[in-house]
Amino acid sequence: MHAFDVLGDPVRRCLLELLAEGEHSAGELTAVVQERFGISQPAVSQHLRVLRENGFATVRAEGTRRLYAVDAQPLREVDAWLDPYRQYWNQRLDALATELARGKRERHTAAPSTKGKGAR
Amino acid sequence: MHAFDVLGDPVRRCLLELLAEGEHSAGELTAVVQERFGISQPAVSQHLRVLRENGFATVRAEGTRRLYAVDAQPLREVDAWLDPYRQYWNQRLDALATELARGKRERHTAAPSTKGKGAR
DNA sequence: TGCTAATATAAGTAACAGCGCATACAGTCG
DNA sequence: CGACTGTATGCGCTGTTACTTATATTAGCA
Repeated sequence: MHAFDVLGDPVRRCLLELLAEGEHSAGELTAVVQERFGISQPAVSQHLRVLRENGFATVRAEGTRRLYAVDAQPLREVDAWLDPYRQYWNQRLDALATELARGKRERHTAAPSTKGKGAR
Repeated sequence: MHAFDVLGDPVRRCLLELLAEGEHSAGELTAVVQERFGISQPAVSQHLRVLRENGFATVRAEGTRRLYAVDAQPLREVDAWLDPYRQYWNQRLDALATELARGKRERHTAAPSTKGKGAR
């Protein structure tokens, strides 16, 4: 299953957003999602399974609860997929020549560490 | 339609990857996709429509041909969505530790299928 | 003014993803 | 041990999505 397929579901995105804050038990996640989407516990559990099986989340058992945590690995792949388009970040929309020049410059400096934090 | 929904389809991703190189006519795009996925021209056209209607691509008519170009705006949103997870980019060692812990647990929890990557 | 090429739309269909329900499994507590 | 909570799984059902075939639209050309 491709990373974008996993992220294509709003429930799974919601789960990941919750996990972005940190570890949460399946119960907590289920509660929030149930309130927000009105779906059943098994439905949430299935989404958690998808996240697990595709490497988006890791699980740790604590007593009878299962604590989920985010694993950013697949998200890194998504980030990598976006790379070729970063050159359009500033370039595409505006007709302003000045902006265009700046975009070009950034494009040239694209080196190993392409992580776009600085682009903002 | 959410950006991730659009990107969830492999044909549309392929189209966007082609467009990342620069402008292409619908015919060129169709030819490549047809060869790679074995689908019909209307099918490709429909995917192009989805890209258009969701702001992933812009169209410019040139004679009887239609030239498509990428519009990175929605991809920027995707990039923004990834932001909260960037803090985990370098924490993969922790994740690995969690993974190992889970592996041990699984001996007990009877996980029948090896959850490598496949899953379909 | 028809004819052809390029592309888009329409209508119908088939496959798949996600849901609820019922239930199974694992750990904890009395 | 046995009851109880937390979580996962199996299975039909259903709505959505993407496909195919057929056709409409628009531009270029003889």
